[in-house]
Amino acid sequence: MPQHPSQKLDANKRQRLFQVSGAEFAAHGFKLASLNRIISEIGMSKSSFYHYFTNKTDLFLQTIDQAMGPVLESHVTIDIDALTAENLWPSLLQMAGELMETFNSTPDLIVVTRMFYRCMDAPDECELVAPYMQNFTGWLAQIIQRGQALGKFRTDLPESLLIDILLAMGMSIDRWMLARWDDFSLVERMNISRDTFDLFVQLLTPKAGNT
Amino acid sequence: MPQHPSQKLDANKRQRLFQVSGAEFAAHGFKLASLNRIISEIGMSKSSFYHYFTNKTDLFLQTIDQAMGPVLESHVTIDIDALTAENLWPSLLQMAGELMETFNSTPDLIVVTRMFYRCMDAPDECELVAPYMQNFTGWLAQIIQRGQALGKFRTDLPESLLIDILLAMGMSIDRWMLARWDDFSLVERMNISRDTFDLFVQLLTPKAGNT
DNA sequence: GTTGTACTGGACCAATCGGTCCAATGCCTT
DNA sequence: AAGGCATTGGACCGATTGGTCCAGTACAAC
Repeated sequence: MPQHPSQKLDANKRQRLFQVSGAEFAAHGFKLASLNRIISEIGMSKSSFYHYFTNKTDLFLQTIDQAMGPVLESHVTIDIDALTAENLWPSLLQMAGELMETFNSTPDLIVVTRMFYRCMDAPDECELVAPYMQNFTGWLAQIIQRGQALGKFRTDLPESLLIDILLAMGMSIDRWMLARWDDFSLVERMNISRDTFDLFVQLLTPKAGNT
Repeated sequence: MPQHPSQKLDANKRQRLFQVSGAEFAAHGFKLASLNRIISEIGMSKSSFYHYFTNKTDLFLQTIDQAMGPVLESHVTIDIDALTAENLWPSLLQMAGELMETFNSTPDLIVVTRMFYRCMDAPDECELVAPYMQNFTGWLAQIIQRGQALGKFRTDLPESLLIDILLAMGMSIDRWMLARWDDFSLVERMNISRDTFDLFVQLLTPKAGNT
C-alpha cells in the first residue's frame, strides 16, 4: 500500500505540523481553521505544503489518522458474541479503563477528539468525520442489542433514542473532561471516569418494575 | 427606552429576515453565516440592511431577542424557595410540560436554541451567547442546589458536570422527538415524554447506598 | 413647487480564504 | 562539471467576506 507523501517530511517537522494543525482545527473547526495560519506558524511555505498534501481536507484527515491509529486497534478487541450476563458490565468497564489509558498515554488524541466533537455538529463539516462516527454508532448498536438480549439493558426506550442519549451523555462528559484535562491528576481522572461509568450503568439497567 | 431601528421595518419583512437569519446562524454558526446570503435570500440590499442594523453582530443579537422574548417570561415563574421535598418533582414535571408547550407553539425557539448550542463550544463565538447561556445555567444551578438541599438530588458529581449532562440529555431527547414528531400519535408522544422525564428523575435521584 | 428626510441600488473597498504556478534553489548521481 | 530530481519562495489567482459610500428615488410637510 502506497504511503502518504507526507511521510517523506522530516519527522520532527511532520510531528510539529500535525500538532499545530490539530490545535487549529480543534480551536476553529474545519472551515474556519486557516491553512495560512498553520503553515506560517511552523514556517512552511505554500508550495512546500502542497508538495506533501493535496489540499486542506487531506491535512485534516491525515491529522486524524496520525492520532487515531493507536486507539482504533486497542478498544475494538472486545468480542461481542463472547459477552454474557455475568461479564457484560465488567468487560465494558475494563474497556472504558483501557480507553482512558490510551488517552492518557497519547495526548495528541485529546486534541483530535476535541477536533472531532467540534466538527460533528457542524452540518457543513460533519461529512468529513461521518464515516468514523457511523462506524462507532454501529458498534454501539451491536453492544446495546447484545446487552438487551442478555436481559441486562432496558428495552422500554426506542433503540435510536437510547443511542442518541448515550452519545449525548458520553460527549458531554468527554467535553467536560477535555476542557479540564490539565487541571486533574491521573488519579482524579480515574475517579471521575469510574463515577461517570456508573451513570451509564444507571441509565441502561432496566427498572426493577419492568421485565 | 429607545427601540431598535429594525422596528421600523415592515412587519412581514422583519419577520422574514429573522426567520432567514436564524436558520443561517443555526446552520453555520456566527462566523460562517453569510450576511450576503441572508440579505440576498430576502431580496434586501446591503445599504438597506445597514440602515436598520449596525453590523452582523447586531442582527445576531436581535434574532435572539426576538425569539427569546416569549420564553423568558413563561418558565421563570417557578418559585425556587417554595419548593419542598414533596412538591419538587411534581413542580418540575409541570414546568417541563409548560416549557415543551412553549417550544411547540413558537418554532423559532428551536432554531435559536440550536444556534445557542452551536456557538457554545466555539471559542470564537461563544462570547456572543455567553450572557444568555449563563443566565439559563445559573437558573438550572439554583434548581439543582435547591434539590440537593432538600435531599432529593445527588451530590456526588461536580455541579458543572451535572449541568452539562442534563443539558446534553435534554437537547438530544428534544432533537430526537422533533425529528419524528409526525410519526407519533398524541398518546405515544405523552408516553415518550413521561419515559424521558423519568430519565431525569433517575439521573438526579441519589443512589440508595449514598447519603 | 420646494425642501427635508427616509430609504435603496449598486459600485467599491481591504482583507482573507484555499489553491496554482514557475523559476530558482539545494543535493545526489553519474 | 553536468544532468536530474526533490524541494522551496513567493507572486499571483478568483472567490467571498463584512462593511462603506454616495448618488439617487420616494414621499410627506410646508
